[in-house]
Amino acid sequence: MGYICDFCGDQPSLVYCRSDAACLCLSCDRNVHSANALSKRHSRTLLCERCNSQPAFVRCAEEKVSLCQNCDWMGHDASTSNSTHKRQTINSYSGCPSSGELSSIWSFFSQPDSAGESACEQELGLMSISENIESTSWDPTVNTISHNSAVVVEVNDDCNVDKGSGWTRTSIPEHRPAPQLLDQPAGSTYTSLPKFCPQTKYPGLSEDDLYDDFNIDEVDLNLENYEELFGVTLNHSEELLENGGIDSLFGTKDMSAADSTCQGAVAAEGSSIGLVNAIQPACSNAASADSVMSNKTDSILYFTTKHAHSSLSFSGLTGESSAGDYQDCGASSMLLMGEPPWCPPCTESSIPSATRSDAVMRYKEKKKTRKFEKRVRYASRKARADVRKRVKGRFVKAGDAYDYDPLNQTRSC
DNA sequence: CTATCGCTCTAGACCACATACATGG
DNA sequence: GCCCATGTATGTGGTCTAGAGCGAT
Repeated sequence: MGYICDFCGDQPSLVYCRSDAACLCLSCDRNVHSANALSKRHSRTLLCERCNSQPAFVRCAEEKVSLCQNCDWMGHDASTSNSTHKRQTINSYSGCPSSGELSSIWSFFSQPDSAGESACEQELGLMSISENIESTSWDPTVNTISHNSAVVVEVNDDCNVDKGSGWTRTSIPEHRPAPQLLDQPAGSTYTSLPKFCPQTKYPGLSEDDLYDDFNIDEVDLNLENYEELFGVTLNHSEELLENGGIDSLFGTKDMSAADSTCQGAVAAEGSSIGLVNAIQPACSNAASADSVMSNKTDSILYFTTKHAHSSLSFSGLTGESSAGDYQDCGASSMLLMGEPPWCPPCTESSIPSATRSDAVMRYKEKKKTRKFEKRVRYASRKARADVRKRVKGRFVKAGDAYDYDPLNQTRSC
């Protein structure tokens, strides 16, 4: 991974696709991610120019390099003179924006060597991947640019939709005044957060839609100023944890009580879920608290900050994780499931029980798939496994009878 | 209080085979 | 040191299963 495009193996890689765990050149990125609606939703960002293996999340204006969180921390540690370097957060995107469109969101982005790209594109042109994309505001094919490396919130919000180009860019709230951040380039400014205000409804947008398409997995925990962000000190949170553990955080494991936290969350809860709350669809997940409370195996929440060298952990997590570990881990289910403190009084009776139970089921299903998410080391092997025929889940020899074909969902016997 | 039953949940095994890696000439 | 051929180890996902855990009786 790194340096050379994982797909064509020819061109230098430029972007990183977290979903595929692959480094791709621009043309391969476009071709691969235009293959189908699902791949279009993959969130990509620039590749770290230092380690060439992690997605970049910040651009150092002084050094003119894109850096992943790890390399940023290493290179801009407070103990070094580089700590004053001005850095600019790098947006991520989905869909199939052209290099020109990418240039529009990354002011520093320049089109790669055109000759090389065209050569690659010519080669890939034989793949007959359709690029006829009709983009509608809620069509999964719509291109999306999101901020902070990855929260893809496809919301038909006037302030965020670039109607002209067919791809959209969405920003999540900038809670932390990122140190030394440059002004965002035109078109990629931190527009007001999508205003997930209580009860806000988007035209033609159901809560389920919001819930389903909210790419909650890929929220990067980038907490540099957690006190400001959460409005509570970490010490306080730790104290709560020590005194009452997870139960004290949420008051009770009882569902009804959990719902009540919708309005009056304890301070630590508010702090721990603050980041996500800001991007949670308004009161869309009555199931969230339910899922949290019914979760037998405590989910893990781990925050760490490079400045305070503090950590907040649940469930006895050791806290030995390296920066790279949590950089890539996404948000834990616990973190993501908390009921928003700003959530308006959502009484049980206000939600149809059928809808609620349905939402609970869907949520648990999603949580289940997320919980054991592992990092795929070899995308090629994954790709192969994804299309391999099986019998009762086991791979079968090519040509043998199978009972499951991932491609056709058919059975030969 | 202990034993048993039924249910749910989870970790690990299993499979084929492309590919990464190690070794020797 | 470099290249090539050969052999071995690894990793990939869906399903199944054994066993642990839990509540009810």
